[in-house]
Amino acid sequence: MIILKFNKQMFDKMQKMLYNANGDNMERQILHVDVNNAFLSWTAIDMLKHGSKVDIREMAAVIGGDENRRSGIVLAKSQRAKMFGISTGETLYQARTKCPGLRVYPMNYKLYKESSNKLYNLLLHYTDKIERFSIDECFMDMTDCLMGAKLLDKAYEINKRVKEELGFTVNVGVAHNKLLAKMASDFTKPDRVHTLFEEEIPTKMWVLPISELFMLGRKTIPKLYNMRIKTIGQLAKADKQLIIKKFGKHGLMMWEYANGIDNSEVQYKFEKPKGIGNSTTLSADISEINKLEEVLLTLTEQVTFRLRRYDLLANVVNVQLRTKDFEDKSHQRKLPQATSNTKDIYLLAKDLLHEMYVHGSQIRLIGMRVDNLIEKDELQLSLFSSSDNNKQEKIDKVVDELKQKYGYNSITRAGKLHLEDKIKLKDNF
DNA sequence: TCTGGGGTCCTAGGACCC
DNA sequence: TCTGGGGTCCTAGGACCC
Repeated sequence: MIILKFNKQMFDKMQKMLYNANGDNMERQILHVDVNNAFLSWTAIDMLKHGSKVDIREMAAVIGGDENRRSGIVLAKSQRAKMFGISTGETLYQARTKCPGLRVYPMNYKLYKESSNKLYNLLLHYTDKIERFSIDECFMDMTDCLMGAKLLDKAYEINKRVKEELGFTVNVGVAHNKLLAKMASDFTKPDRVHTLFEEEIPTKMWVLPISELFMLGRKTIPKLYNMRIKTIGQLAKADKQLIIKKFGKHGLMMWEYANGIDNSEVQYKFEKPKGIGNSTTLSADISEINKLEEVLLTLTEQVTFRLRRYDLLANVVNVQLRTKDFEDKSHQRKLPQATSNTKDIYLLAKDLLHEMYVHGSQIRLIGMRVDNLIEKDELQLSLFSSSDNNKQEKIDKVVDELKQKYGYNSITRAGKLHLEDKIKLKDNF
């Protein structure tokens, strides 16, 4: 047994040496940096900076939505709160039943964005091949910048520097591909460094329940359970073709992930979004279409403002409705021509709203988004582009400039001055 | 008990054309 | 008149992520 293992290691080593000699196929050196309880930690640091006597990381505390706006769910929790059995996504009501003295703090997007940038700037000292996977997670491709140093040592160094210089803790996952690095950073928290190399897959990953595997969600897990697949290891050893037959493309991906296979690159170049949307849960259900139209106009203004800031044009407009019974509906339609005009996009969105809205139904949420975005300069000048379009474009431009200069709410349409539902702009600028 | 908001990618079915 | 199959585009909706 021991001899077999030794031979396997020899074989692996020889293979690696061969790859290195080729230059290509060299093992990639990947880190995944994950901020522990990001929203809560960043809030705690900000409070301490402003003279707070307590560190909410040491208490049962959560960051939560606004219950008055009917969005009262847990968005982040402290370790102490976690010990009470509180989990992300559950209602604040539920959370309070589990922990009566729970402290709840509101969201602060601007602070999160700033804190995220600080982390990113620190990581830039190591490599510029950084993919900002979300506001609190980064992948780093360290392959070309180790200069003989050990990847694991760099991981510990990053973990230490973030703590000392920025005041919050991170988990660092160390591996040879993104999937394994991400799985590793998720092992035990907080403030830890974990490796997940190929030879560690059976002992560190295969023993975990399938719910721990990245990209396996609540709909897929019961289906796998029915196939008697409960651990990542069982999925890894399951018949590949059977999984593909049952789950299609997603099946191939989950089988490969279970086996630790992931050849995707760290996407470190800035990419413009493929779609932009805004949606809002209304503070009370609405069943009058003219009120829905007002909210829709506000949403459209915000979406098209962001669209124009990216110098993008939309080809498709999508409107979403959620009824009080949580039934979701969406309609979308292609625009006759790619545009970023508030007016053109709103008129189509309004049509979609009218064709979808069932008279008298109670609407809880309304959303709109634009998709199939293209660069502004990709638009081929159409024979139909009229002087009216140019005029509308100029109006939007003047409004945008005022908003950039004096703040988003400096200018509003007369039609929605009485709008009760104030919708927050998510981007700060 | 009361369930956010912003994304990406995929699938399935219908329309239309050759 | 009725029949087919394949390709592409469009739309509705679902699954998953943080």
